[in-house]
Amino acid sequence: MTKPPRLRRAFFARSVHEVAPELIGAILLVNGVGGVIVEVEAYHHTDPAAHSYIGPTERNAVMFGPPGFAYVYRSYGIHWCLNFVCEPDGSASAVLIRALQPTAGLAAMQRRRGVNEIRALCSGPGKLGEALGIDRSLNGSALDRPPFELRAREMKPDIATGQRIGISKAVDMPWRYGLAGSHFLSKPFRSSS
DNA sequence: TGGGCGATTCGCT
DNA sequence: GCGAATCGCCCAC
Repeated sequence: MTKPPRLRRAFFARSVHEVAPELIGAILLVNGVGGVIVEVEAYHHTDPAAHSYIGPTERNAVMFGPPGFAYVYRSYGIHWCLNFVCEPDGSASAVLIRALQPTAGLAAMQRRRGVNEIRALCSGPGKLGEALGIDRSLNGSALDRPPFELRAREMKPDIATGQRIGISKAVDMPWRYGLAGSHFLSKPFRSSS
């Protein structure tokens, strides 16, 4: 059986609102551990909720670089969250990876997370970061080579959209995308579309 | 240089 | 449902 093609830089060099829904159903592995992307959120540089909105800083510098790289940041001083930088160089837009359906390296994820229930391994950006061993060392890493392995989806899934979670600005923008009906989301979608 | 706050999670009520 | 944990980032002082 042939693997689907790797997602390369050209895939990410488009509008974050095109890329985000197309990531649903794709495979994300870090050192061989991961699964199917079932939930993401889009953050555009003109969006007050985006880290890049205030302009370039030391933390968000990767967002201002070329597409196809990982932007990793610390959330609430506790969790590591993983983003994919999109759009042309300098657009400072990214997709936050919020949830996976775990399929590879289950034992490693269970050990890192300290829980056994599959649904609890990657059902949120912080959990996903812990399960995949994400940390600052991956900030700025290319997504088309190790330790990352990203594979295109093989079929177009049914996509749900809704409001983003945990933000205080631009809360009404429906830029959360998910696999409709998935049991591995961080939270259910109010309605699928 | 310090205070406030955050793209979260978990445990307790 | 609510609040603590926990700390780096950012901006005002």
